[in-house]
Amino acid sequence: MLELSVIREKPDWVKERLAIKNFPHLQLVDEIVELDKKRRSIQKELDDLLHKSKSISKEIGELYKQGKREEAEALKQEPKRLKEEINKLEDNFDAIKQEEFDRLIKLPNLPHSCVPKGHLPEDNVEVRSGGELPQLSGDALPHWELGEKYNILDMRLGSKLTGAGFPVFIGKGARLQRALINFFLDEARSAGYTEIQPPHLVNEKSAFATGQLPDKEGQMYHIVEDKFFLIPTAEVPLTNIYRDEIVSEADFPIKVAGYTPCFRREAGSYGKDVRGLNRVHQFDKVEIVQITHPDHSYATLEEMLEHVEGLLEKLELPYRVLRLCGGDSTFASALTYDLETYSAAQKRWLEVSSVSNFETFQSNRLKLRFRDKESKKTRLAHTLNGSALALARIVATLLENNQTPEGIVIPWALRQYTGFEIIN
RNA sequence: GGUGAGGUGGGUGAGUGGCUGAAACCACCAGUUUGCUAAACUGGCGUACUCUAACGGGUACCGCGGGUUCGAAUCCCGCCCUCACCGCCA
Repeated sequence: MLELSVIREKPDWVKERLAIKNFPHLQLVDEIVELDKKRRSIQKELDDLLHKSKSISKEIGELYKQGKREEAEALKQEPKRLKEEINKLEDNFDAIKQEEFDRLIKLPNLPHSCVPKGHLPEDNVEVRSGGELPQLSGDALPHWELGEKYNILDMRLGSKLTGAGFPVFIGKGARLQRALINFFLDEARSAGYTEIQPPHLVNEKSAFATGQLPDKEGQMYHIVEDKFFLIPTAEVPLTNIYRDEIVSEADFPIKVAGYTPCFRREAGSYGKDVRGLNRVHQFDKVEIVQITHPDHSYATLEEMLEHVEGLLEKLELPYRVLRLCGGDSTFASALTYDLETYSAAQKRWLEVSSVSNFETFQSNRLKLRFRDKESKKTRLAHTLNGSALALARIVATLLENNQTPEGIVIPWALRQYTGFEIIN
């Protein structure tokens, strides 16, 4: 959620920035400015009335104490009359506040100044790349066929148990998953993150605070009976740990990491994009989250990006780093880097990580603040997160790129975790 | 799931209708004292919205939401959560 003060002070600039994200409803900004003005004038009026009513009540109390019953009784009429006025004004105030809020939550975050305009994946900027694209022979198999061939991945079984898009990993496939999770968690710990095991279901407040609600409601699985949501990413519980907190500046940077399965409905996806592990309803992911001082968040973003790149290098996977254009970056982020690996049998890039700085967009909803040393006032902290890494697609790339006539070769860094060197 | 007790500021905890945005203590911050540290003493110390050029005001908030009343932390209703015991149970 954007900060009201920014909209109030620089509405034109806000609109300019929103245009880069191709946000079509720029009139919302003007409407908010108007509503805000109205809201504040009503609040002044309301506060004055409340003040009047309150002081009369105090007076009545005084009179009773002095034994002046009749005078007290006589005074009771005035606050009673004021109350009607106050109630009306309050209704009005609440309605306007609600209208303002409804508009405010529709505005996406403002993109950072380096975010390119655009709305197509082609408009994303390749920042750098790493690793060598593997040369596979013509009869190289896509990962879903490899999964079947070596009996390590069964999509059809998942359909039987649950539905399409719920993979089942078997034998060395399952062990590979577990190895990757452990590897990623160990790497995160070495990088200074505290490991957390959060709940996999969250309540509405949490889903709202990180921006999943109301924007992406349709993308989450919903437990209707208890009003819980299955998490689409560990970002939600990990960041919400700090909801309604005023942290100490000395605690920065706060670094937490956690492994969770992620559940996504992926409504509207179809075709070859969703084959095998390319797009599934449940996948495993290790997420890293940092909470920092606003002055340092962009340095932190680079640090997190480097961490994820390091993982891909250790896994010997070819990758590229994209700076997302305005139209392609998410609702809540100010700047996002996507990392993609090249899946050589499919001959396509797969997104395996997304590293974002949300600046104060999430913390404003979270009410996550810190006390500024100099001004002694509370300020919103910056939140960041990144996948480090998302498993399903990593596995897809790994299987495809490392296939040999003898079997699928496990990268060196993973062997101490898998306990085997080859899947055959 | 059942029954009972309870939810007050960073912490402990007082407060059953007005003088309570909230005692006291602890923690914390600033200062005095001190060779240093400690102790002692003095002062300060919630959040949000809002008015003001500023000084300084106003309003709301005692788990959340409603109600009664001139007036609610305090009374009433609903919900949430915590603890204890019982039941069930990986």
